[in-house]
This record gives sequence, structure tokens and C-alpha cells, in this order.
Amino acid sequence: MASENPAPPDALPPTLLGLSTFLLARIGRAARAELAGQLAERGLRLWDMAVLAALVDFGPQAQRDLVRRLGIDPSDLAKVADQLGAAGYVERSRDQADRRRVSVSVTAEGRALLAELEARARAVQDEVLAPLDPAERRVLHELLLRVEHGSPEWRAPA
Amino acid sequence: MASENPAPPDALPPTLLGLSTFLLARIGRAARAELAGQLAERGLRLWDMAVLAALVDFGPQAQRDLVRRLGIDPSDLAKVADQLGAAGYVERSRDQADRRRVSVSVTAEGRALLAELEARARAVQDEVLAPLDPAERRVLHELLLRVEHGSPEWRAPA
DNA sequence: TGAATCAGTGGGTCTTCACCCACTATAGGG
DNA sequence: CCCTATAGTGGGTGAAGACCCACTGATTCA
Repeated sequence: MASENPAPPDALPPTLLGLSTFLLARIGRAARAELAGQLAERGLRLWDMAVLAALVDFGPQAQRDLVRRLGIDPSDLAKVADQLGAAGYVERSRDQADRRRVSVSVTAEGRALLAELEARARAVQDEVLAPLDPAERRVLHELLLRVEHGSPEWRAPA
Repeated sequence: MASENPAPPDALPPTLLGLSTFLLARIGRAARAELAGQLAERGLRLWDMAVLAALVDFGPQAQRDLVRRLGIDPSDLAKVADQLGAAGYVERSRDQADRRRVSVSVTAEGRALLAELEARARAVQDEVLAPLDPAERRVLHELLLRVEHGSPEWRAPA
């Protein structure tokens, strides 16, 4: 019975490991931190990626819409958009129909950047999910998707 | 074809939803925040729960061991242990074999508290995982466990 | 018994992140 | 036209979290 593990000195408490939410938070946090670190090397933050993704996926839109969609603070978005604009990844123009609004659109450079960031994110994901084979990863993703949009009353920052 | 969804204004970008790690981080973050909020109402933090869990699961041990196990900063642990001690949830005594060490043990009140905190954590988990049936939750948990200890080179705070 | 090491503690710092307020400019209804 | 509401912006604040340094007391070894 060598399987009577003598509990290594760095093993986490079974009480915590028994909670799926603990594992969710722990693993998600590590993955997020890893990606954030890689983005930081290029002077980017996770919000930059989220904004680019929203623009690529849903097309040009007002900052107001990005605020709704991503749950970001309007003031913070202004800063993100400002930085992305200065770097040439997005363009901002006054909406002629409603000149209060600033319509944001992604440039070709922005699309290229997002593609590269997504590749990096997938690389991180491959590392994190290394113990799972492709079929298992699909199952995991499916379950997470169900959790995500199966709960309307969950509010959280992206 | 009513299923040609017109993309609700608060839908997240598919580019992000396609990343399991994004969902991991988002869901885990929400669950963690929810539990932390409930603990805060009682003047407790997540570290308190982690320390109690380690003591209950592995028995009395020196702070040094808790530091290793939980990856907490020694100085921070001193404060947590101090507070838990003052509230009567743990007892601290100098280890007679090595009087540098402070052996920490959980009291009956501490055990009762942990049981209650775990119940709260499970309640939060039930809310979060509501879209999944019991069998699916078991699958999810199994996959997360595999990810967790299938990756030795992942370092992250509890 | 001196020197080096280790456990624990107190008191900080630094960064991150969400959040909020005041202000400008524009829109639209009465 | 005024009045209210909305879009965006700049400049903050405040809390949380991890981390770090200096110091005490105890241990171990030579």
C-alpha cells in the first residue's frame, strides 16, 4: 500500500480541493495572471484585449456600447481607447448622427494584434489544460459555457 | 430561424467566450468574490478559511508549515493567526521541541466555524453551478482536479 | 561561546483595480 | 428656447492583495 500517501508538505487542504469553485478561482486566477504578465511585456492590459475582441466580433460601435457589453467603467474605457488609439490599433470618430457619441473601430493593425494576443492566450491555455486530452477540453469548455450563460444574475467584470 | 440571434447588447465577444481560461477566470472570480463578501460580513477573509481548513485537514502544525502549504506570506500568516487566535478559533503554543516554532491548532469553535464556512461556500457553488446537473458537476470537478494537480509548475496563491 | 541560520512578528510599501465626481458637449422634449 | 438627460473625459480616491525589511528570540554547529 504505497498509495497511502503521506501527504506532501505542500498539498492543499482536501476541504478546499473538494470545492469546484475553489479550483475554478485558483486555476482561472493563475491563467489570467500568466496572460496578463505576457501582455504587460508589451504594455498591454487585459482590457485592451477585451475591447479589441468586442470590436472585431461586433464591429464598430460607440464607447457606450462597449461599456454595456464589457461591464467596464466608462472612464476607464476612455483611457483604454485613448491608448489603443494612440498606438494605432483603433480609430475614433464622432458619430455624425449623434455627435455626443464616439464611434470606435478597429484598424488592420488592431486585428493583427488581437490575432496574436489570442494565439498567446491559447498557448497559455494549452499549458494550463495540459493534463486534459482534446475531448476532455471540449467537455470542460462546454460545461463552462453552460455555467456562464446559464446564470443571468451573475455580474462580474470581464 | 428565430435562432439567428441578433446578438444582445450585453453579449460578450465570442473571441473571449471561446477561451476556456477566460471562462475559468471569470466564473472563478465571481464565485470567489461572492464568498469573500459573505465572509467579510463576519469580519473574515478567505485566508482565514484556508488556514482553518489546513489545520482541520492536516492537524496542528507550525506556522512555517502553513506558509509552505498555502503559499501565504509568513508575515501575513502571523496576522491571520493572530486574529483567529483572538477570536478563539485557534490556539497557539510554543513548540517545546523547537521553541522557535509556534504550533497552531484549531479549537472546537474553529471546527464549527469551518463547517459553517464550508456550507456557505457550497451554497455559493450551488448558485454558480445551477445550470449543471449533479453528474455534470462531478465531471467538472474531476476535470478541474486533474488540471490542478496535473500541473506541478503552477504557482499561485490560494 | 561565537557565528550563522531559522521561525515568527510588526510595520510598513507598491501595485492593481474598481469606482466615483466634476465637467464639457450634445441631444431632445416640452 | 430652456431643461433635463446622455456620451465622453480627466483626475482623482479607496480598498485589497502581495510583498518586503528589520528585528527578536531560539537553535545548531563548530
